[in-house]
Amino acid sequence: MALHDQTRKTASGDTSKAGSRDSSKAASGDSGGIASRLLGWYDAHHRDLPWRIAPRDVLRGIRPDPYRVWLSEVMLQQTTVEAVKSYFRAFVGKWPDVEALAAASTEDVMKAWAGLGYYSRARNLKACADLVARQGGRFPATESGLKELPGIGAYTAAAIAAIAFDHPAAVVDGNVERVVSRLFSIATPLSEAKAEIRAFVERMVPQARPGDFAQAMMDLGATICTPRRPRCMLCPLREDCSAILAGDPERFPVRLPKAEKPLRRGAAFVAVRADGAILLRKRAEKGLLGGMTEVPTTGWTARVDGATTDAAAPFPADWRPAGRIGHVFTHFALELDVFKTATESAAPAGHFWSLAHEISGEALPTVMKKVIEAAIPGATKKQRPL
DNA sequence: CATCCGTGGTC
DNA sequence: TGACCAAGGAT
Repeated sequence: MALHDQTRKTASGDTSKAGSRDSSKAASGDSGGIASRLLGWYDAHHRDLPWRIAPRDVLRGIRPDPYRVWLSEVMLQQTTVEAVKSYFRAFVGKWPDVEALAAASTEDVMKAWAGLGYYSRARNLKACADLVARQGGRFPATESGLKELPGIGAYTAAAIAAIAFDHPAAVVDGNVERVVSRLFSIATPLSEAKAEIRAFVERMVPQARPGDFAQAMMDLGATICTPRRPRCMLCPLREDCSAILAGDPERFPVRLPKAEKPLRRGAAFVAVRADGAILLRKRAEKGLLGGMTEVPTTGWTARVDGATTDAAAPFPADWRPAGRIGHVFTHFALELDVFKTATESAAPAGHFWSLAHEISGEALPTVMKKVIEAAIPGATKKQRPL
């Protein structure tokens, strides 16, 4: 494609030069200058993160462990840094390398992932570890090789290639989309602007320190060029930014209106034994909360009345109302009426009793922890009050 | 290409 | 306080 077709006016009023990314570094507002300014900012203001090698150490030739880069990038897919930190530490503590993770059971991986969301990531993580371990424990060093692995898409492949293997890959995530759409005042709605944004990033990526450049773009988006109320006065690229010149950085990126979330309802049943054990079952491997553990529930569109409750309970019992919980998923909201009963029955087919001290370690998604907490406060906490 | 897939923090 | 949205991938 012709690069000169992608030129844009910049904040400083000049026009980006057509040509390769290492050309024309002296001109104000050109892509090479942007990378230089960004890296200078990153050296001074980068975040210290458990999976990251500090830029001073990268410059000394220290490379991050591809296993840790991969693990962190998968965890960070659509997930905030703060939410990931404790999970990352727990995972590398339990499974310090890819061979250790490959030796773990999928069930243990799901349990360790519980609460982080998007549970297909955990299943793909384990499948990917198995493949890599079988190939000698080394991750592919190229984007195309990485992208063939389960759970690794365009973004993650580029991120691993750049951060772990120092390849000048174009790393485009939500942060980068926001930064670039503001830098160049891209008015195209985000869903249609992906290719255009990628083309800008490809021009900006420096041959030197591509991994730090990628992380710098993401740090900038996370700490300065934030979705709301960006801190433009602190931005190392404020002189390059077309959106600042236009006066309203928050206008970018342009997003299409979101679909409304329907409300689904259902009932959940918490059967508890005198010793504190709770009746659980495993969900189907695929689909919503795939492979995770749950208490028995009705379908999540069912009317909640006496007839539905009796028919859908795991067994007939003296089910007593124990409150209602709400939970919002990506594409629908859910309200579950919680019922509770005391019983000493054997577990019905497909169900099992989870002992009181084991409940906190089960692969329970957050919605199910809410259900259990509604019926038995403290039951899902690690230190359960007696 | 649209839809499905969680959760918690932010303002 | 509820709407927004985060280091996306699979189908």
